[in-house]
Amino acid sequence: MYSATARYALRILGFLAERPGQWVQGREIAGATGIPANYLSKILNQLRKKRVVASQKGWGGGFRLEPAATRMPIRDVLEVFDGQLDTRACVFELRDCDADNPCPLHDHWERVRTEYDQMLDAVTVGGLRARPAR
Amino acid sequence: MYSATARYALRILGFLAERPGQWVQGREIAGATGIPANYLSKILNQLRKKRVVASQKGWGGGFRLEPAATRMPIRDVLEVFDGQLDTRACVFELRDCDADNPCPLHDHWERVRTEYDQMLDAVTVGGLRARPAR
DNA sequence: ATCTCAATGGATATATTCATCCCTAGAGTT
DNA sequence: AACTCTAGGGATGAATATATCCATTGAGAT
Repeated sequence: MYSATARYALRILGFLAERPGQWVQGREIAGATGIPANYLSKILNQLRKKRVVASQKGWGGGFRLEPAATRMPIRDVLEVFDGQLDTRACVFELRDCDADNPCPLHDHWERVRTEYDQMLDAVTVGGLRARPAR
Repeated sequence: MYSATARYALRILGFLAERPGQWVQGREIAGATGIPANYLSKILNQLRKKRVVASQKGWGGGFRLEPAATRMPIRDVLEVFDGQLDTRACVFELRDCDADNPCPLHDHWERVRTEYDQMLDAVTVGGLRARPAR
């Protein structure tokens, strides 16, 4: 449904969401999230290119959420790493699997998909903070 | 949520479910399902070891569903390839993420998981036949 | 017995994902 | 200007998943 990398990204953003406006070093994020530091930098770099985070080099630098990204649904984040999330695709990979001509899993899968889609749209990056805002 | 190999397995079983009691050659299954013949044989071999299918060598041989497997929930099939399906795991990989101490995605994910689990238990191998029984 | 057919199984190849290494660029400090 | 700090980026490595190849085994046909 989503890659390990995408899951990493959510963890990172959840951490950053707790420190709004503050530059946090990659090293610290890696330590707190348990994500390998080198790999983390690649992930954050992609998030930067999509304007989900901003970065600052040198002394006192680090990463922080872009304020505008706070209201971004996590769907957009996952798509950065996993591409278009086509959960609509038939599990059997039948060409024309739809309500009229359903594969044996169609109805079940549709229910899964509906809940999943709802999650992707309902949860925003800002909502990923592990602890509720004070 | 599941690997390509597991999805292949479902396709194969769906095809075999339409030909109960009949030996069907790997070559034919590969042709019908679009799965690479060599890879297909590996998949069927694993299914055989788990008594989901039976096989027969030589002239007139092939594969067929084990009659008893007809009532097997597809959960068992997917687990052959993907191991224990721990959808219960927290997306954030927090150690103690539960109803009392939920991560930001907990409730949403729980709904997805519930529907998914239901699918795994409700659909049986016999139920995978692409066309309804006559 | 011999032949042919089709699954079995081991070895190998390819692709993708995940992770590491190390050098460079840019920002603040002194 | 020299130094230190931290992100950026290219190249490489490791692990896993997917796919292919080929020799062997066992079964029926003759």
